[in-house]
Amino acid sequence: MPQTVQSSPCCEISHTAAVEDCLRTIFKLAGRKLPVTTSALAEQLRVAPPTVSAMLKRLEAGQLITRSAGHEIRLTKHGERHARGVTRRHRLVETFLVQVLGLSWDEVHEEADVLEHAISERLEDRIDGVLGHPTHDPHGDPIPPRNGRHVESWAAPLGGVPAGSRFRVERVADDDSEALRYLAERGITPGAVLEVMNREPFGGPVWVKVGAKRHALAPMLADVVHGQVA
Amino acid sequence: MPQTVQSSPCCEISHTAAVEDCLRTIFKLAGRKLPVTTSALAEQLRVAPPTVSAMLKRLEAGQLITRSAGHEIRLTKHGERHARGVTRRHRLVETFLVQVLGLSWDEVHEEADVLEHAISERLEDRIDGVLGHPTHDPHGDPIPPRNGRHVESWAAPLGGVPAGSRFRVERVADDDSEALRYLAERGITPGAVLEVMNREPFGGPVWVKVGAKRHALAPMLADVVHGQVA
DNA sequence: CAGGGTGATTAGACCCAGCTAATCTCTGGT
DNA sequence: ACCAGAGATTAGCTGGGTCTAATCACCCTG
Repeated sequence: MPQTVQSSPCCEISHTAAVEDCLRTIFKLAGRKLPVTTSALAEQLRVAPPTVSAMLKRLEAGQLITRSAGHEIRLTKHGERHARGVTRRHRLVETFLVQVLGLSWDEVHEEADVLEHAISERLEDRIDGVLGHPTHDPHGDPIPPRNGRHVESWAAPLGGVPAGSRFRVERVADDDSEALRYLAERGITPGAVLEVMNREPFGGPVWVKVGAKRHALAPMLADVVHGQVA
Repeated sequence: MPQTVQSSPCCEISHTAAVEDCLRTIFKLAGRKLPVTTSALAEQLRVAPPTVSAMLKRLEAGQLITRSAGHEIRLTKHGERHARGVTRRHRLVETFLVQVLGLSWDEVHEEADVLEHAISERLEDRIDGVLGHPTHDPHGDPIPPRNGRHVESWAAPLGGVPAGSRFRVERVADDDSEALRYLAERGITPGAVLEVMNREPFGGPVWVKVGAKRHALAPMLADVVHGQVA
């Protein structure tokens, strides 16, 4: 049997790494209000669609998701609890790797992808304690509390902000290492305040000013940076 | 496929957690000069003997072990390199968990058993650096260097020391949490110096003095404590 | 030398997790 | 109304890792 990763005294499905990955990804897509489909999951998880089909069947059998008639995928209470747990560990680990081990924010995602399945509850608590119970990870993603309410709010993307606004960066999607490095080099990290100059037409870049410097951000980049007009 | 844990550009076998566990255990038994047999491995790994048989076949096919006529199991150069790597990560993680996350020495073994398969080379180096390149883990086990010579020396067990000696604890086998807790409560940890009083006959306890206090150690315990007559 | 016992392996089964190729289903356009 | 195409699923395969039950091999004893 592929090693079970968490011993949870709740439902009849073994919580392998693959299962946890899938739950976290469903949670992530749903949190961004993106459609949760087989193909979207397959792409995110970098596996073929049939692999996801099989996994979803297991998750459904294990009462972790439901699929209504319109094949809409939703986490059950149980499923969401687990997904939040995995997400919590993922983000705690990311924070830990940056703050304690000095990795850079573009390196931590893939490490956390593995470690999130390997840390026990005890360790999760220790890490949380050592970090002083952080509320956000280095990308600005909120860390779900062990118990209690959690909202996965994504503020507006930089791409849609009118020219002339001041924009406060809250959150940067952590999917792409290259992008993160590029953005960090230009000072675009959570907490930074930008001036949005103008957007070139025909899918052109967005001009922003960070401090004294101006940068032309590709639309793809402008869409991963989220925050509030300040 | 059960997730491959390390991408190693060397041989034709996938380095899954089970493979790494097996290699580390062979290394451990060999290091203690114990016979490396299918049944010994099965016991250590807590799996059934046929599972080990199948694993050994794969390891042999992957050139990680050899089996001579007398079914003597030996690590190849490659195999030993990997085994040392896993052992290094295991012991680094144990040290890290104690020194940085404040776990106690009896808690870290099982955590490290999982984490050793989940940390990348980059992380291994960071941990090593943060700890200041430690040479021994909390149980006194030497941490194999990334490159270079390594000896897995086990000094004499306390059980065999003549009465009246002063005994300096170097190393305590980390297999049994209960035992570790018991010993630590009595001040018997690496670096401690004991006075060996006498041994009761008929498999009775060994009397030792730690500081001002006397303790009667069961033979089983006396055998996991290793060190030098001082 | 025969028998018994121990330790290792083989046989046969199961589950998870991945793949490709084929099929099914549904929706939209002409 | 039909057909094309997209997306999902099924079918069928591979392989790791686990188990139990049965068998094999070998050694020691009587």
